[in-house]
Amino acid sequence: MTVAAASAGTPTHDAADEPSPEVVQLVELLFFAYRDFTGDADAILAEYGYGRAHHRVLHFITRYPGLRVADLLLILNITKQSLARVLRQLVESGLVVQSAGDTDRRERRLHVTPAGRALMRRLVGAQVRRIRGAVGLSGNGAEAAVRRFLTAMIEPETRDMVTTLLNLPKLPKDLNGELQP
Amino acid sequence: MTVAAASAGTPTHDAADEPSPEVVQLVELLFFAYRDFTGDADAILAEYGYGRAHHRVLHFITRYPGLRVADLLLILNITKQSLARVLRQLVESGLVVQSAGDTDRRERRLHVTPAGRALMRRLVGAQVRRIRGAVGLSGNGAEAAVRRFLTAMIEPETRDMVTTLLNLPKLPKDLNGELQP
DNA sequence: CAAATATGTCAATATGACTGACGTAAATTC
DNA sequence: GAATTTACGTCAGTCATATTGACATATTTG
Repeated sequence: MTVAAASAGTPTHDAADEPSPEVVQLVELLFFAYRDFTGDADAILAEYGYGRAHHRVLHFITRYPGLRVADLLLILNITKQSLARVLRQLVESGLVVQSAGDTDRRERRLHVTPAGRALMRRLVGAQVRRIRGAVGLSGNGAEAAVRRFLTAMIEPETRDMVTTLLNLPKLPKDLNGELQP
Repeated sequence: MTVAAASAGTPTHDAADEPSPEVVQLVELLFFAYRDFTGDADAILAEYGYGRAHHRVLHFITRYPGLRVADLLLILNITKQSLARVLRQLVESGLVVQSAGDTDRRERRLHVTPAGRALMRRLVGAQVRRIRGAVGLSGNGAEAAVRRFLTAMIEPETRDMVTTLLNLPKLPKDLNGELQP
């Protein structure tokens, strides 16, 4: 039904890739929804002189206390040089503390401070408000459908890592070994 | 942690903003899903030496031929200086052409060239593949639910603009208040 | 004609990402 | 115990995308 509506003028190659209006709508909705979703946090972060990168780092350290630098690099998919500046700022402003690992003292286990938790509360508060409102507007069963959709949008190669990450309170072993004593 | 405090039954401040594990999962799924979604296009764009900004501009000019610069600024929510560089590159590479408006010759109506359409076909092809795959994995009725959710995630003030633009059904106004602070 | 509008442009700056190379401390292996 | 690997940091340079502010130009409108 949807593919049949493919445009009149352009030469078709692979019909499976031909855009239907419905799917193009989803592309655009994703753009606008994500733009406004991140906008919530951006506005708060701007008060502190932080950016989106600080938010991501703070988020995952809050969510997985004792995280190591290498874990963050894997999760965020960035280079250590990119992470370094952001992490240093967070440590210098007292939002994050580092401590040597128990068994391996080369590791820097990362933890948020009460000040970091306070900022995270504001940030997650805004995000939660928007998401809960949207779920409320989406009708019955929408939350489960959205969860499945977003999960399926993740690159298959990393999907298992992510789903494991989100289901467990701590990072899984196959990421980098045990996290917590 | 705040989650523990909330599930313990004693809301510390505003219970409506207290993060539940389910909603935090959605926050993280949005991050990973959007990252991989844009990754598809980023890889193609890199071949041409373009970035995500070029994609967005090309996308909306393709979708709405004859778009003006001012329209793009409203849609993308960026400054004209930011747009200028990207747009100039697209025009210089022959992906986009400008022409004076019919009634108002100050306007520059924007159109994609066949070369621009060719690039867009590749970009949208990758996006459509991922979205169709995800919709297929999400079960019956998921697409409609996702569409409503993403629409509801958009800032209420601009939601009508977007739904009009995308030719989508508008959400009921009386429920919009749930998104307000 | 004056004012408002649509757009462009010059200049300076910030953020967040990259590559490549090198350093250091601690753990592991030979 | 020396050599290697690992975890992490840092210096230096680059790039893409965004910002603000000021000014220019053409065109429409009052």
